[in-house]
Amino acid sequence: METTVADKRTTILATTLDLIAENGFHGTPMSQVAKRSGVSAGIIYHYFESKDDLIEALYRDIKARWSAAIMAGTPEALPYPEHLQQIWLNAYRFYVAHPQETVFLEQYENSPYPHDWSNVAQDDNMARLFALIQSDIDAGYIRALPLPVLHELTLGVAIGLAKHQINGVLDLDEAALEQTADACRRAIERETYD
Amino acid sequence: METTVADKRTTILATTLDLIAENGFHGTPMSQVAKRSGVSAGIIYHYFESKDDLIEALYRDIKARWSAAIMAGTPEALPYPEHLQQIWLNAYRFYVAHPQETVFLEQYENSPYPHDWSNVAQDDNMARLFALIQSDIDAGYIRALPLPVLHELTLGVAIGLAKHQINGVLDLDEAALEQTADACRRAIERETYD
Amino acid sequence: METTVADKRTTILATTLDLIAENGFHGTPMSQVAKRSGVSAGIIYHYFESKDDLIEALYRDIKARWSAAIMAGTPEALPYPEHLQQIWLNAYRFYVAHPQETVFLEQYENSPYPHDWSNVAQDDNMARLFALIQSDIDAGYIRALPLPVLHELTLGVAIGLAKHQINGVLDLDEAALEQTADACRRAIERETYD
Amino acid sequence: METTVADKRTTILATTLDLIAENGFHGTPMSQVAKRSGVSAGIIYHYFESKDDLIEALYRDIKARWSAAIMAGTPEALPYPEHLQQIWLNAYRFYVAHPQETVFLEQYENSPYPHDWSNVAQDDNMARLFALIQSDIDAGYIRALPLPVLHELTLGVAIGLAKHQINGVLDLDEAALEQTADACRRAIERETYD
DNA sequence: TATGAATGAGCATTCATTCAT
DNA sequence: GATGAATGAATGCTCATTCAT
Repeated sequence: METTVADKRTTILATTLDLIAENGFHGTPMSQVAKRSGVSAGIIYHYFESKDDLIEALYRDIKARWSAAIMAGTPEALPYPEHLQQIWLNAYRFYVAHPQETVFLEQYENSPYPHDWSNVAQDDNMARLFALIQSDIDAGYIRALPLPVLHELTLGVAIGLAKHQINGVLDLDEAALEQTADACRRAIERETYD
Repeated sequence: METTVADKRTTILATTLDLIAENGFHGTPMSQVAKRSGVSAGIIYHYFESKDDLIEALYRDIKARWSAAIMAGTPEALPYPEHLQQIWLNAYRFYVAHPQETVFLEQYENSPYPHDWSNVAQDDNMARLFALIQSDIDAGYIRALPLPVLHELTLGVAIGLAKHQINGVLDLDEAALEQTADACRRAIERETYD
Repeated sequence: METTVADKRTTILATTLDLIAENGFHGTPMSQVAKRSGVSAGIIYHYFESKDDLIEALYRDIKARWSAAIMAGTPEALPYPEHLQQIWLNAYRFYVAHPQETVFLEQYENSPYPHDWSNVAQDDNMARLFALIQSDIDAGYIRALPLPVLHELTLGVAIGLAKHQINGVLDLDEAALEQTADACRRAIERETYD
Repeated sequence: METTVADKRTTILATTLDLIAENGFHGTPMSQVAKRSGVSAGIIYHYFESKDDLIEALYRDIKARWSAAIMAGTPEALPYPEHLQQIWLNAYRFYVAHPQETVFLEQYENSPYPHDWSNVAQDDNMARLFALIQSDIDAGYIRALPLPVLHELTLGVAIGLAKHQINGVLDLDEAALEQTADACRRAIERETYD
């Protein structure tokens, strides 16, 4: 059974993730990506224009898997605040279940690499998320705060906690997790007597 | 008037911060640090053992200035919840007023550099912060959540927002800021009817 | 209508000339020759043993077209000095009308490529040229100088001028051209009162 | 006795000339230049910005030595046509005595490298040459042909012949040489009965 | 202290050539 | 004949670090 083209590209991406999560962008030479992928150094350049292009492709790939994960289970079908709770838990669980992806994302987004956000904005799952948030604002459930603020108070907290968990300095059980998700909800929720 | 030793060391650190904030660790060769600092390449190695040591020294330096900044104004003298509010605003304002330091910190803490947390723990201001948090927990003001969780729900949010502000995708006015600080407080606050 | 074998070989040669004239031997990868020729990289190796072989074949091809061009119009039928004048003008006009060929020839002949002169010597048109020169020497029209000297004083001048014309730093009108051809004749002509 | 900085730069240039004359630009890796120069690969980049810069510097260096050589012996002090004769012989002898320089110059000037002619034009010796030519034109000794034409009919012939001599396909004795120089003179000379 | 020339291992990338299909 | 993915050695260049002065 032969390795198909798609497989080879995928293998290279997976290897790159492995290595970067462990050693960082600059601790990951292309030669090592090649060797660990079981391919020649040259062939990487058939699939990716450059090292930067490879990294960017990996970023897009992970981001797409992440957005699919957090919107899994059609949260729109749940009432408020259960859908928020589900999304938050989805995000947290994605991060904890995918430590390499998490480490990569944080490294990438805090690096001085020029980021191209256009792809993120075009993602269907992100569009669903934004629509849901907006409807919750319109319904008066959550405060009319700027999107980045809402993000930091919820998913931003999730990734921060996940990083601690990955580093082994934190271990939340199911109850603590729900309590924390709840804390995030409370942070953005419109108070009834407001 | 000669540049003193302390000045030269300080100059090197400042230059390094400039360059790393703009170009990242690996976009910042020692030769460039030397040239922009107005010193020779060799002399840097009198003050710092290696590039890694220089970066770590810079990290400690910034972290110390950060902890001093967030605990400025003796927040212990204020009652709950004002002291929390003040610390949160101090942190946020430090980040926004020091974008290079913020960018550096995030890059460093998300890099695969081996971090040595011992110094952070020994910082006096951090000790004061921890003590204050603990007393608020003991007094029943805030929830008995793990420290990393409390951190993410408060200062973690502050730096996340500051990064958005630095990137120009967010501009919080004073009212929005206090509202956000308030949201953080609510997230960790024990509900009275609990 | 299919592209025949001859056409494909010819297309590859033409493309190679295009690219080398513009970018030089080493600025012309085989992959680019393939792409621009509309063929696969592999097939080039059915027609040519190697890149060097391709370049040498191109050289021979151009050289043959060149020798045909300079001996066009059966100059042997003209009396001295008209036949020399015609050959010189033929050469000059070939160079100017074929700038890519000219650039290629000069690049090739001044490169450290191992040249094989045997083919040039076997060319019929060159044989005709040499015979004509020899008869002019025997007839006492031109000086008994070594062939390379006669060449440099005549056709060597033609290509040098053509390169200037190609580069746009010279523009000879018909009169100036004939005057120059005449200067070349004078350089090699036996003086009557000698 | 230490090798001085000037010596090292000069050594690198000389080595580069050696290698390029033998193997061409692309057959001359920087690593080989370094090894043969007895220096590290890196240090070359202290003296030259890039391989291209090294080659261009070598070109300028040779061109300056060439122009000094052809104008040696203050030809202006000699009457017409002796001064032309001297310059022509100077050029020819420079080429024959410096085969590597000759091969390099021809390779460089026929390569697709972007040439910068500004330096050549600013050369003092070239200015002297141009002035001398102009005065000969004004005095009615030589024809008012465009400079490139005069060049091809004289020095262009010299380098062409020198290349044949270097390749061993020609060996002019002193008499033949003067005869050839004379042929060049005749080519550009205004005929007295004109 | 201070300099900056020098080192040399390491890296991203290219490209002639091959070969399974 | 024809394809183009695959190879891997080779290349130009960088940069942390050293050391003679």
